[in-house]
Amino acid sequence: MDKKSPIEITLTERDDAVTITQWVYQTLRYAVMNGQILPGRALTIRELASILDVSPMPVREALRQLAAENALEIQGNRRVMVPRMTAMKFNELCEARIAIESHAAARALPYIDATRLNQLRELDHLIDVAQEQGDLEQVSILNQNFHRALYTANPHQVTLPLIESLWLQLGPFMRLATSKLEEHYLIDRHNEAMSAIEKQDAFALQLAITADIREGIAFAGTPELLHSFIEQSTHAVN
Amino acid sequence: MDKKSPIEITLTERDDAVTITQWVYQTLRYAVMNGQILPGRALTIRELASILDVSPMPVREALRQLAAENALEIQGNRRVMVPRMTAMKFNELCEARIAIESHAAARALPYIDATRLNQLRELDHLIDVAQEQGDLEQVSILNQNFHRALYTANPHQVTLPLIESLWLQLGPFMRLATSKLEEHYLIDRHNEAMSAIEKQDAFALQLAITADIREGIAFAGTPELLHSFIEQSTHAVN
DNA sequence: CTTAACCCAATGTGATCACAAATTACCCTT
DNA sequence: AAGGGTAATTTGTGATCACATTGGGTTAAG
Repeated sequence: MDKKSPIEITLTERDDAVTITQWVYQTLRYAVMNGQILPGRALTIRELASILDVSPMPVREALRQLAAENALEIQGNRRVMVPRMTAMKFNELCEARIAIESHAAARALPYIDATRLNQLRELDHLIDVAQEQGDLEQVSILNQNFHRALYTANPHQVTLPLIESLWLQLGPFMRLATSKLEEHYLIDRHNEAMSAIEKQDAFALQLAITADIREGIAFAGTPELLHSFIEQSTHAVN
Repeated sequence: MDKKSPIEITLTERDDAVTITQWVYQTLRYAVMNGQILPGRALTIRELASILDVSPMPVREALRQLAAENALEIQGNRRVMVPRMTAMKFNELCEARIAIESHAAARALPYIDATRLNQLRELDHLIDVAQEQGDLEQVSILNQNFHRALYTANPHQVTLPLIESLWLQLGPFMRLATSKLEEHYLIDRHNEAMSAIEKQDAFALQLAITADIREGIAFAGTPELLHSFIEQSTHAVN
């Protein structure tokens, strides 16, 4: 059972209010997002079921759902794995994020009220605190919450699921980028975003979001990091 | 078993080379896309399984996959239905289509070679033929193929799954729009798109795609059609 | 006639089983 | 020792079963 590279998955406590399938889904999603499962590593239903100590049934459903969200890839042999990354694909994902998220931000702008603005301010403050403490994982989580809070201001919002899908696909490889993030000082684009919101300036908001995304992955654009993607992908060949 | 409004689903022949789950998925996807299942109509696994003459198991997996693609909605009571539509949501979906598809088109532009261009020309011609014959369903299918062929020219493409998700959500309500389409003469925006491709003019291509999408749904923007959405949605109240 | 409580049918969830396809392991041949 | 072919194991798929929960429908009380 351990001939392949072992899989270490952080197990959260199972809440009885949630179905087993949902718990498995969240657990696997977190594992994928944080790169706990190597890209290219073949996953089997029964192996995951044994690791998570559940029957194969919930694992089947969770895997299918994650595959539908492009977090996992179903090979022709109906085997499942985390998709490998290439430099070009990484670039496409980033550009897609910029296109969709700046659109979502502009669409949310008219709906942002004082309450929402305060919420964004608080998140921005928490990010600053976490950044000073060097808690990069917390920074990453709070940054996602900031973007989510911005886009969901639009009550008729339809793009968040698409955006989350992109986050999921980038997730495993963003860790490499953010791990170098402490070396650089990051300009706080969130402040620019919020002053744009106050002025109801959609274009300035889009520029701020674009800059925020681009800087967050800028370090990943350096040759050495791109190379490490390829290496990590081809390292676990089949 | 027939207290609710009956469901008529077009059944295609089951191919043995394809798993039952995949066949169920394709069948249900087609049914949703073509409005064969009324929005708001509660779906049960066993009912669909009996209609499709399969065991509940493949239906479960197909439903979960469609829900992950936002083609279906899982209510709190863990019941499944086609999401209801509102005028605002419809508008958001259209604007999202424009933002993402024009981006995908611009990203695909550098990769379009002579072969691909000929393929697009042929599809454009077929659309003209179908339009003259008044075969609106065929026009709709070919139009999708045209867009797909354009975006998939980019070998590192990552947005097509997102775009297809939007098509799925708009699908049930586009029929209303296209049913009125014969009354108007449609300017062929595909020709504009292809001349933009020949000139490698990304901005002109984006404009053409935007116009194509906007005109395809323009009739849906008229008050009476928007009203029919709401009516169709609230008509089958639970 | 309205409303609330109770009961039964129906549903989703999850486990187990059966089977065919595919991968792996082993052994024989060259 | 290496390559190919066969056998055994593993795996995904799909069916069936059991159970807790939900929803609907009936009945009785106000």
